[in-house]
Amino acid sequence: MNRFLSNATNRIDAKGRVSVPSAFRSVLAQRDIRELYCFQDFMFPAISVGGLDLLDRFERQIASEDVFSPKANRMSLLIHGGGVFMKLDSEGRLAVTDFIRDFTGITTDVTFVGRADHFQLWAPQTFEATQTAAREEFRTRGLGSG
Amino acid sequence: MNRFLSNATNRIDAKGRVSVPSAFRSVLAQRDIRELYCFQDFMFPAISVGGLDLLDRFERQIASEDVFSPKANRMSLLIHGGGVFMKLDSEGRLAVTDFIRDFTGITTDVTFVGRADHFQLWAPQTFEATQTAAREEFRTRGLGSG
DNA sequence: TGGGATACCATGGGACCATATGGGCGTCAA
DNA sequence: TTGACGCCCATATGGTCCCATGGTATCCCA
Repeated sequence: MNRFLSNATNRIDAKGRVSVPSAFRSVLAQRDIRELYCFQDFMFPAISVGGLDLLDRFERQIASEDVFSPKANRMSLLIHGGGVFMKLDSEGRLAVTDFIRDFTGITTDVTFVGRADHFQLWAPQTFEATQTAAREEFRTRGLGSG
Repeated sequence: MNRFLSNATNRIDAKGRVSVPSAFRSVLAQRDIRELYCFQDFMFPAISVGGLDLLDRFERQIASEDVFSPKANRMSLLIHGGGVFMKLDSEGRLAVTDFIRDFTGITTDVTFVGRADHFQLWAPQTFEATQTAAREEFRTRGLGSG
């Protein structure tokens, strides 16, 4: 499969590392993504992780705006100022830095959440609560309506 | 028959596997579904299982929304974050992971429920109770109400 | 029509392998 | 010099593949 799908929770070890789920790693390999672009998600308290194509897309979005527009400035502040590059170690783990911890509330465990063309890092309880709320929303209002 | 119909309850073995009913397997074969897309149902505490066409349908729905909209984000959280791909083993069994157990309450037995173009995994007691309640609902209010 | 053979299916378990996780050690930079 | 990070190896758990068993329905032939 070539999309990031499903969710899984892994433990952070004593060195502050966490294994990226095998399924996600093989998607990364398939897309030939070696350097990870990570940024603080716009919508949720989660870190979004993807390839350079993600950053490219955002930059094209900015380029389509007026350079001096507030919107373009806000976007750049988020995707550049709120983004970092990361690499996996030889075992497919990534370091959970304060950049990640502070924004997500992650402490001992990380929930990896597939989002098709990227995946996200969540604090387990936060993901649980947010997904449940989203489901409740859909259950009452349905997929199609507002 | 080319639709998923009826229900059946099978036992989970010591390794956490359960046989998919033969009738369902032949529908899968008939529809040439080899990789199963499973997601946490929006309506019931059940896992819905179908082919990639299911996921495609959902993704088209998302694509019709603004990429940055809260609604598109919530949908993706459910469809991508709440979905997995699974494969049957050579005997037509699937592994009942925590992803499935936690959401459905399944412990020792699984009830397979046909839903025409997909089927569902339920905890037997939950299915029993929900189906009974639905039947009661129809008897008193009919099909047409809410 | 009855009884045995047969095919299919749910279930069980052994062996093997991938993966998540833990920890040691060297290197480089603050 | 110490701490962060890279690379190496060890290990247990859990998942996958393969083969075995028992039960049941079906079929076929006497």
